[in-house]
Amino acid sequence: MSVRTRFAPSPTGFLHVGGLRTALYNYLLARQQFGTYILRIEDTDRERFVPGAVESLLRMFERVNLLPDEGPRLADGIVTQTGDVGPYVQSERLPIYAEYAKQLLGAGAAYACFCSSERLDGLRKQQEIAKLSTKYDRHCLNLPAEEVLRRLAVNEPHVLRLRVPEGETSFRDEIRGTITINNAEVDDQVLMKSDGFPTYHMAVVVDDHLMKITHVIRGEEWISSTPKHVILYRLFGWDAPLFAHLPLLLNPDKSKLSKRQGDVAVEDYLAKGYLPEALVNFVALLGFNPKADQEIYAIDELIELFDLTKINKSGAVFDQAKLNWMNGQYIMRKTATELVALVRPFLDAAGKTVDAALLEKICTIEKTRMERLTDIVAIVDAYVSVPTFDPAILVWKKADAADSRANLVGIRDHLSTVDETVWSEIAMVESSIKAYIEAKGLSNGNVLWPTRVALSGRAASPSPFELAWALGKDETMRRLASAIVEI
RNA sequence: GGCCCCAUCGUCUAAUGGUUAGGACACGGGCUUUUCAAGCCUGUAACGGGAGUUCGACUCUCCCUGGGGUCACCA
Repeated sequence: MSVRTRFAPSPTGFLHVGGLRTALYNYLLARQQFGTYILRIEDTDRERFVPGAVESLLRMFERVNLLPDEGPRLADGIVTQTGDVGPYVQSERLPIYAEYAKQLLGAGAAYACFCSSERLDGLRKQQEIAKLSTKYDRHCLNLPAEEVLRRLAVNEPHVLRLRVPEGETSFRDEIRGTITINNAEVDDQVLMKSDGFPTYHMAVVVDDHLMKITHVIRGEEWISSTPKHVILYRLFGWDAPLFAHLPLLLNPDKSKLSKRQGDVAVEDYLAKGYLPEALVNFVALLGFNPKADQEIYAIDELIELFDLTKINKSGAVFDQAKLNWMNGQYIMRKTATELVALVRPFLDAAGKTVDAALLEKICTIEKTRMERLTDIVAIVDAYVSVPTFDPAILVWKKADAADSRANLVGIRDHLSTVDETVWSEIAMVESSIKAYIEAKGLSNGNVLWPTRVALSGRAASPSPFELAWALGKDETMRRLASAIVEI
């Protein structure tokens, strides 16, 4: 049997980083086993309907390179669906759920409930006060059959509830082992709502079965409702898929990762200048680690090394500092040309125009200093226009103003005689300057420090060789001259 | 509160009865060096507690404690 996994989000309009990890693990397993990775939209709550949510979700999957094999996809901006077991949007599957609901009803495995939400609320309150577990009291299960038929006949609003059988339910979780719960703890869950829509519990079981899902990989928050699903599989006479409940992603205070304590949407991270690959790499390692001593993994390595049984059981704090480091690693590994393309949208958004050739040079010499793509916005300023700075920083700690000034004059005079072709390579600029220093019997610090500051306007920056190379001869001479006046 | 899940450095984790408890981020020191970054070397830092089982427990069992999740006509 070939592996079929699925990611089944509700279309809230954004992709949570926890959802990204869930989708990723589903994807990894499917790829590794040469199986199929499916996307299904769980939009059975009409009150939560967000227009355009599926489109933006798909666009996000496109950016993180996790597009599904089956399910909704974007073609020229229009949502279409591919696959043999569709539709993949639950709101388009209503007749299917109705049919299976009828089957359950006929078998006595489910029953109609006419209770008002007021009565249910009251019941819950009473149970809370009495410190009992809050469960439906089966009031409508005891209604006379004739009465039920009569009320159904006049279309009285009602829901369909699962009649939880006596006994115990246990299931094997690939990550945690066997989990058992007494059915007495399981509520007579609503399966079909009064508006004719199924609840999650009904839809997920019917769809996973019909879509031949072999592995249900989802968040830990679903563990407590899994017994309901297992009971349903049994009532339908179906084999349940394998379950794997992923540990939660946590805030620094160990609570469930929430918007309140920082960004949770993948979109937010991309907007802040994190690379999709870095985010995927980072999130992959939250709860799982393929090798003991490696941090950076290409997607193909993750596919190869992924192992459900190696996933951790305890929740993982989402550590921004480590994400920053990882993102920096990915930025460093980009070529300057790649980086230019990645960084461009951020410059555009900031309203900054930079010459393409100059930007590529800036990326070349600054990429080891960048943690996020947005860093480029501040970096670029010093190259595009002559920065203003306190002339005092032109003076090296081991020298004085007069010495620094003399060395600036010296280097300016030297460079003015140097042919412009020297500026074609960093190494050539470097050897020219170093040769000058040596010929004059000067020391590196006395010359290099003021030169570097004159070119960058910063106490900390790339080397003067790199700066001169990036700036070009004209601008280099201009900045040196200006610094000589200032000091 | 009931039920369920979980428990190694501050954080992400390795270890599957025998290790000086390893790696990574962060933090500190050093090397390199004109500065910063990168890189390299290095330091501080963990098995929640108590009983067992065993020649021997981070590893197995139980209890306690702590943390988390879940208790909707939301997913």
